Amino acid sequence: SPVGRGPEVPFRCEAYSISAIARGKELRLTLSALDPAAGPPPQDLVFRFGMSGSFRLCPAAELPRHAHLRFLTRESPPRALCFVDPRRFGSWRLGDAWQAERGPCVISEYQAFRENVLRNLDDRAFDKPICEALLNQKYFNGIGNYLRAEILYRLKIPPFEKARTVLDAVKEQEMRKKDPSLTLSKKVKLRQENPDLLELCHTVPKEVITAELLDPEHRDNYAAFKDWLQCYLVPGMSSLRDHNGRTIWFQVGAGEPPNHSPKQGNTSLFSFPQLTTQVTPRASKQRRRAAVTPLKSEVKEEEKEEEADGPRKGRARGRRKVTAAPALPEVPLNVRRSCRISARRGKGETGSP
DNA sequence: CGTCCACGTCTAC
DNA sequence: TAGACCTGGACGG
Repeated sequence: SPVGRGPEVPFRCEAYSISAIARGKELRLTLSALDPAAGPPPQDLVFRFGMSGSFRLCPAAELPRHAHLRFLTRESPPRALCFVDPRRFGSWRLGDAWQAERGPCVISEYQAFRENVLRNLDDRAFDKPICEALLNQKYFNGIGNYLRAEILYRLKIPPFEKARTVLDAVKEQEMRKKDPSLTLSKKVKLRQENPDLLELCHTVPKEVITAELLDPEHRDNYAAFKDWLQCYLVPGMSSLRDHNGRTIWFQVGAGEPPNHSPKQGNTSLFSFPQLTTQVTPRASKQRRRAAVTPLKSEVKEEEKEEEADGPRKGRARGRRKVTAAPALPEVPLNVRRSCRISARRGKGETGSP
């Protein structure tokens, strides 16, 4: 679509396949002619998804709004593999190059990821709180806001502990795990039973992938995802803004307040102790199959440009000027959020301040 | 109707 | 360390 954040794709081919490979938060598609001798050379595209980007395979006759790039299948009726991105923070570029500043993938390049972190602990990136360092894609390519919360929660690491302190300890612990007096199986067992922070940066997102939990378009799947979350958005957990204005979710551990909490005196947390540690039990899990359809191997390229994003269902909205959130120095974010979220989930929740 | 919030980067004072 | 970039859903009046 004309408003999509990426270039036209200069690839004309009667019959081609699409393959994909991910590295952290980027995804590379390769368009390959089915007949390599007759067709054009392969075309690579690298995508980023921002907050709202996703791929969907849907009937070409009913394209979703904000389908900025479409690849049509040759089936009848045809379907379209769509890059859908309402907020348009996502983008794509031509070529096979991963973004240069991004580090190894926490999923597919685990050893390289781990070494990249542990070998560079003198980097000033690790002066920051661990919760902020975890969003640095130079070292944690693939970790985002919900994963950092889930990962720190599993180890009960206080989010505003200095990253280097936490990771120095990981390094030290790693040395002890290499004790030559231990058998290989003992080492494996030790590692599996006491995963460290970097291991969780690999296994926690892998849980989401393996269980096919992230398909927000599919209602039941999204419910399963929310049910998987142990900390992020969970009623009874606390939240604060980090130095970049992002919400970090965490459980206030027994005895370890977030010492260096970021902004203006977040002692608020502790003026409302009744809100800090309760975990509301949630509804029973209901496993559902994923809505993921295998990628068709024969695809025909998009042929029409749309003028915009397609018709709106309801009435059009007027442009709204972006307003900065008021600082609200004395209103504890965690309280406001927790209350609202609990209300949304219809769970009885902690009393008001 | 309006306000706040969201799975992420970017760049400009 | 703020904004900027965007749309839309949830909630409140």
